Parts: sequence; C-alpha cells; structure tokens
Amino acid sequence: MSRADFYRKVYDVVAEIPTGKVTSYGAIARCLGVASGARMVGYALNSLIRDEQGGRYPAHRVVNRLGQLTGRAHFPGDSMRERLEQEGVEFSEEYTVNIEKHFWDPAEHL
DNA sequence: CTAATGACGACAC
DNA sequence: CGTGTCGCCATTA
Repeated sequence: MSRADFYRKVYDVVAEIPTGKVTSYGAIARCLGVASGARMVGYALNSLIRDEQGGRYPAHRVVNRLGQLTGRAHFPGDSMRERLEQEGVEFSEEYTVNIEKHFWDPAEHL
C-alpha cells in the first residue's frame, strides 16, 4: 500500500463518518491496516486544510482516543466544537466529547 | 543526509 | 490516576 493510497483511504473513511458520530485517529489507522499510523492519519487530515476540496470532508468528527478535540486549532475559531455540538454530540468537557457514546468504528463499516 | 516536528497511542512510574 | 517517555513515520527545515 502506497502513501497516496493511505491518504485516500483516510479521506474515504472520514467522508463516511455519520452525522453525530466521531472516531479516533488510531481507529482509522488500525482499520487501514497500519496500526502505528495514528500520527499519519492526523497528518493526512492536516493536509486537507491546504487542499481546496478539503472542506467537503467532516474532519471535525475525528478526535483522539480520549475524545479530545486536539485538532481544534486547525479550524477557524471554535467551528470544530460548534459543528459537533450542532450535530448532537455530547461533550464531557469543553473540548472533549463523550467518545464512548458517539464512537463510530470504521472497521464495522467495511 | 541529519534533525526536528506533529490533528497519536501505549506503557512505565 | 496525572505525568513523562518512547515508538511511530511522513514532511519540512
């Protein structure tokens, strides 16, 4: 599997996250067969920002394994948190979602 | 080519 | 149970 394939698959998975659900970087990485690629998933999403068509991917639904919105700084203002709240995602902390309640496992979708 | 970095995660203390 | 370390690997300096 090439680097480009990995990136594309990450985007595919992200695009399929249901509204009101969230998943983690590590879960996506494992789902793609690269258990140690959690950081790469984050990097792939980071590149979406540069990418023009990046806006059409719900990258705000991807949080770390604890449900923390570690990527909020890459979104304008509090748009990441606002969008999640708007989708009905429950927060345990101001920047932490209830991931156990809203977790979406990419593996189940394959 | 080497070194530092990061939207992570597992494990040791 | 919070904090520190280390492994991870593409990307950038």
